Amino acid sequence: MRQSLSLFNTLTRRVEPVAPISEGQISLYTCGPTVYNFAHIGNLRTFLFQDLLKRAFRAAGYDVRHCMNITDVEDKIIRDSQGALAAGASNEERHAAMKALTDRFTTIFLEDLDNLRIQRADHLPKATDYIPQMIRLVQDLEVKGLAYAREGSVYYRIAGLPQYGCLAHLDREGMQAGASVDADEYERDSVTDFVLWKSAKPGEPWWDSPWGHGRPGWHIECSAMGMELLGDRVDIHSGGVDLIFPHHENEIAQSEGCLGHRWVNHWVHGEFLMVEGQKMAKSLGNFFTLRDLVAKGVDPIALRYAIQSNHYRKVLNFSFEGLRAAENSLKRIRAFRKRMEGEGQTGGGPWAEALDPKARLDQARLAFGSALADDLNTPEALAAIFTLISDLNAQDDHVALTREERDAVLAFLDETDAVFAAWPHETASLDTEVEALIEARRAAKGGKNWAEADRVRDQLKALGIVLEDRKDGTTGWRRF
RNA sequence: GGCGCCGUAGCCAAGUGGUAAGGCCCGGGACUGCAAAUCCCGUAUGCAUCAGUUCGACUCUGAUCGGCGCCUCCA
Repeated sequence: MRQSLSLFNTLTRRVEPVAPISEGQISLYTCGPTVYNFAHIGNLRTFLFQDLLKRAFRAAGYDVRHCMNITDVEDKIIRDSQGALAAGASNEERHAAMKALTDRFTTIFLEDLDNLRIQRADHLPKATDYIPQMIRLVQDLEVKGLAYAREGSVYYRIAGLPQYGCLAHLDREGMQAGASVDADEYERDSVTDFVLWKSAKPGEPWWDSPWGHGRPGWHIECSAMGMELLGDRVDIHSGGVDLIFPHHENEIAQSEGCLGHRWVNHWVHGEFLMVEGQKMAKSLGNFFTLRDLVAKGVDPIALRYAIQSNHYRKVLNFSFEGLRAAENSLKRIRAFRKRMEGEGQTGGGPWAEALDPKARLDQARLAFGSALADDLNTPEALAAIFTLISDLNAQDDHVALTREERDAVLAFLDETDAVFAAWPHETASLDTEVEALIEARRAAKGGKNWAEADRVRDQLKALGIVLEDRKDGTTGWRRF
């Protein structure tokens, strides 16, 4: 049973159903990191949004093919990697220095993704592995009259593509007014033409090309890798809002100029993140990487939840207060999961407001799915979970849910966790040591030795375990 | 100058032309040896302001105030 999902499409600026090109399949291209430094939480918000996007489609029954590029050749990478080299260093040495930097930060980036439970893309192409494809694409654009060479560089002639500006909704005059002169540039026919291939300057690593020594431009790699790995027609392409212009606009120009038809159907963009009400900036001291937060004792999954409990198209104001709220919200969901994993208490008796747990569950499942299907409305999806928790907690207090009903609830929690990845089933069993402590406390309580009982409870708390005494005399526990 | 977004309770945040989801925090109560968890009750006659359209607007229109983004590298 596959559910149709709708997403805001930047091309049309409307929420539209995503109609897969291939039945039951979604091809997804997401712009990945430029690996020259640590990712900050703003970057990570975008990757979390894309993870949500992918998980939502998978949960809805689609087979998603996801490609995320790793940009490992770019001006800042060159700037940060070549400093230690002598002026006379060989091209091989320059490439090696660049690779050392990008390998290091690629590894770190992937670790960050793992810590945030962001699923790996099916394809993680490095730009430097696709130089021949990029060169061919530029050549193709040259043949079609959409590109021209100047002094070893190649530029895209945007005057040759009528739809240029369709994504950012800019007209040529608007662009001219805002265009600034890049001192780095050579002679272009129009100031708004952008570079496809950059000729190498002294001290820069280079590849051989029909135009001489050089490297790919900033935008060509996504077009080349996207078309190579996902094909001539792609369902969804996403990134942060800042990529709408010029990056994605230029990708459209490159790919559609080459293909002669629509390349991507749905363009989806995630909003920015602010910190404590201000734009994140190193100078303001509010610039955080995931590592910075972990060093402050923040659980990456709390960050994940805090970010995903807000709508992806709204500016998110990151704050430590918000993080605390996220942690407490997660506790409620996890405590409920733990309650459902255990057995119901006896002695409730009839209850006038009793409901049918199965029907209530179906209602929650429907609400959850509908919310996500409506432009990834995560706040509403979470509300569906919380209202279910409230209702079933009350129910279970009065009329204990059966084992079968509890298992059905757990299955639903698994389904929702497949999207949010924040309240997984805890497979860890109690260590014998912990079991012994709980038994010791039980004995102390039996002898009304409250001091000893409290001491043992504190000891378990230090191990990250909270106890919950039940009416029937047994003791439950959970991690916090 | 051009294009666009946002302003809902202490904080976060959904939402609809027909009378304000959810989470966190806070207060009262129940349960408990004490806790924890849970439950019950309470917490915006009002959704920036002012006009207008309408039987009816937080939801549509206009204006105003305030915050933000893009037009240049940036998630």
